[in-house]
Amino acid sequence: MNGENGRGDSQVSCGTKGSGRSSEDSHKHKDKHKEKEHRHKDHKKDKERDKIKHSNSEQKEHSEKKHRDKEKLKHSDGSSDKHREKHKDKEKRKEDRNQTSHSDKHKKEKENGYVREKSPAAIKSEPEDDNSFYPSPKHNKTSKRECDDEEFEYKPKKVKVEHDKKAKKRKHEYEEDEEDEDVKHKKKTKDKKSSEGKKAKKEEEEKWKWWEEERSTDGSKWRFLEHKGPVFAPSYEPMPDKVKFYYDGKPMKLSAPAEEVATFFAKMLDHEYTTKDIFRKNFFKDWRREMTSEEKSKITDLNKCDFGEMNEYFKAQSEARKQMSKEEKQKIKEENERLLQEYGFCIMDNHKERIGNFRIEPPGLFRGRGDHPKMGMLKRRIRPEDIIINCSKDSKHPKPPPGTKWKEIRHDNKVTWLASWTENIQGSIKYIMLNPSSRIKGEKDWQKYETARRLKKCVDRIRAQYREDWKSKEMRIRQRAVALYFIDKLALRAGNEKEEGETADTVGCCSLRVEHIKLYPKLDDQEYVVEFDFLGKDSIRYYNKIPVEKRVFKNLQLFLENKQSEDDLFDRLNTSILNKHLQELMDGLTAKVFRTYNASITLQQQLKELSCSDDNIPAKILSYNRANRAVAILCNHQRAPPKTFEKSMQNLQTKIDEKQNQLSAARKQLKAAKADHKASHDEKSKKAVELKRKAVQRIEEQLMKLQVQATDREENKQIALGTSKLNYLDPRISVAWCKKWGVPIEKIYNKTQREKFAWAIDMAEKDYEF
DNA sequence: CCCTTAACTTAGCATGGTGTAT
DNA sequence: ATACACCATGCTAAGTTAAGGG
Repeated sequence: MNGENGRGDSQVSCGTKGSGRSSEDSHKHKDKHKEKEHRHKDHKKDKERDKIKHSNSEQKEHSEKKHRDKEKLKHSDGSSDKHREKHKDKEKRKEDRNQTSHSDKHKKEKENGYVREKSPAAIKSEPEDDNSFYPSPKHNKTSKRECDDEEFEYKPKKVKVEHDKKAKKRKHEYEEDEEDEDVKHKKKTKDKKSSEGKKAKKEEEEKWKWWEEERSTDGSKWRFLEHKGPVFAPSYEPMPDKVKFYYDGKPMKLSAPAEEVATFFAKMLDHEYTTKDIFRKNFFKDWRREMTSEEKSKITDLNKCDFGEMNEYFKAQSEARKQMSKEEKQKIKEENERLLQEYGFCIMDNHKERIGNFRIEPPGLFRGRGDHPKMGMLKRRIRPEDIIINCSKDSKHPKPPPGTKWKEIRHDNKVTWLASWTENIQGSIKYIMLNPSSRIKGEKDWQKYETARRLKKCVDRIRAQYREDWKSKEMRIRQRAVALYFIDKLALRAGNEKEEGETADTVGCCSLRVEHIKLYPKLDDQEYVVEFDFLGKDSIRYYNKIPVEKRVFKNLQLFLENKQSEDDLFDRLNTSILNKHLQELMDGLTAKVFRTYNASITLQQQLKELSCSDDNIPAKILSYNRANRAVAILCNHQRAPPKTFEKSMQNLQTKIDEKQNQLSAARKQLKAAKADHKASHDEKSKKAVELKRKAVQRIEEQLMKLQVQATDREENKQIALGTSKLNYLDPRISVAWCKKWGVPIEKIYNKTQREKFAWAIDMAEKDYEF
């Protein structure tokens, strides 16, 4: 069923990253990413690619007719100033009108293909309502449209029962919450009896199936919210006097504020960050700001600063921490647990929910990723006065630490955060929000996958359209169409514009520059190859060579005309334009939905392809990991090879060799036993043969397991599976797969992941189709 | 509009606890 | 019991997107 919608995996083969420096010249920022370099090992990748590569066939190109209107498409002049071009677009709007016949057609398609006709069935058009996918018993009972079942996997009976139970429970809890909270808390933490009660309640909470409840439709995120506020970073503890800081070779006692900032630097001394010019410059500037005027006049050169002793001190400290006795460690653990119990949860709409990050980020030196212009700047300490608290009016408001106040307390139930503050490096806002296992996050996650599944239903239509748009007379339409093709085929990110000089220079699809692609009319045995080489999110390099359709290729050539290498490839496109267009194609469609969709559909396809019924469990898991890996490659989820990789690989190999020896020994014994049996034909020897046979079998299995493990690890060397598992793969696919093949879910999801995906684990059956 | 910003998701890395082998 | 590898977890940076305001 999904087959026709998938794209024959062509995208899977594309995520390969190439080797190191070859294409570096095209990189403005080449030298700055040394630390990432080691990732770009390719023979490994080639192997990987071969494994999951499939016919990379594009549909046959129709012979491209010469477009007579090429003139129109030409860049007006050498300029690539986006804004100027944009004005031209405005002028062109008249032309757009011509296009309306075009877009009208699309609208109609839209109605037929996906947006159901509203009038006939008198059913509220669900896809237009974002909340529509939530099970609504009424609907499902009366309206039996295919899509309902498909979208909801709805099991009316079960839900009904649960609902009733739920209702009772909710009432119960509600009554409980009516009690004086204060009294309750005290009671619970004090005596044992009530702590049991607490446990019971907790268990109840853990079973809460929010996914079987209806969701609010008015845009509010909650009705009641109570929490204790954030936990602040521990205050600064001055250095012992014996630990000295030296300036120009002479010991110097620093004022507390200056000393604190100095310790941040001292702690990082053996990180290569501290050798970078920008880092040092930024640090020094910010550090001086914390100094007394006296210090400021003395300390004028960072190179004359010696943080060595401080650095040693911290190393000793962490060593001491490791050496702590069990009891001490236990004590710390308990303290952490207490903090978690007190501050790690909130009450949201009658349920106790886990908070994601209840600790405020401690001060320190900012470490951006990649080549960040602000690296080394001081991330200042956050005080209560910086914090905005969000909670219910009728809740017990969190108390600020004695002698302080909050910046503000607000009661905004249109947002999900409990507290926020503005960070001083980028001026962006940081939030305290709930854990992924919470209702509020889970619903959103579920919704994300439902949107992706809706895309599945209309992706053919959308693809047909962008292919059509490659021929448009309008430059902006063509650019949009080619960009969308990349986003779809290569799972590129949208690519917002970024303020230059404020962040690392990274790009996504819409912000690709001329320097990031190379065109090869012919490369080896392939035609129309595009080579991508750019730094994406987190300054992770994306390197890929892929053959594209001729028309795309020609368009790219056109886009490149008269441009400099630092000019935008899609000078008439940005994420806002693209997303507006996507919104018109499907309700809720944005660029990132393609990533979710393609990731999930790829997993499903790969699982189908790779799973083999007579595999044992480890082999099945290997298949799963391979499917997962295909997605990670598609999404370019890389990691630095683990530091201990080589060594642990060696260890594993040793184990394998040992096993092999064991095996041949066991085989010999088996042979001997057989011979023995042949000679004597007695019961005893027969039993011995059986015994030996079993032993051989067991060892074979163990060997197999080890080999599988080795393969898996090798293939995973620089690929991170976690990100896609956590963010892109509809968990119901995995759950269904586990059920189908009898693989315990614990083999696929760890505890945290099971908590996050509880909804999927509960609702997906073995026949679930994404 | 067009730009800014709030809100929320996605991302890789450090680290420290845990489980396993010795 | 100890050492060590591994993995879960926390952390926080860096994206995307929609909405709001000038």
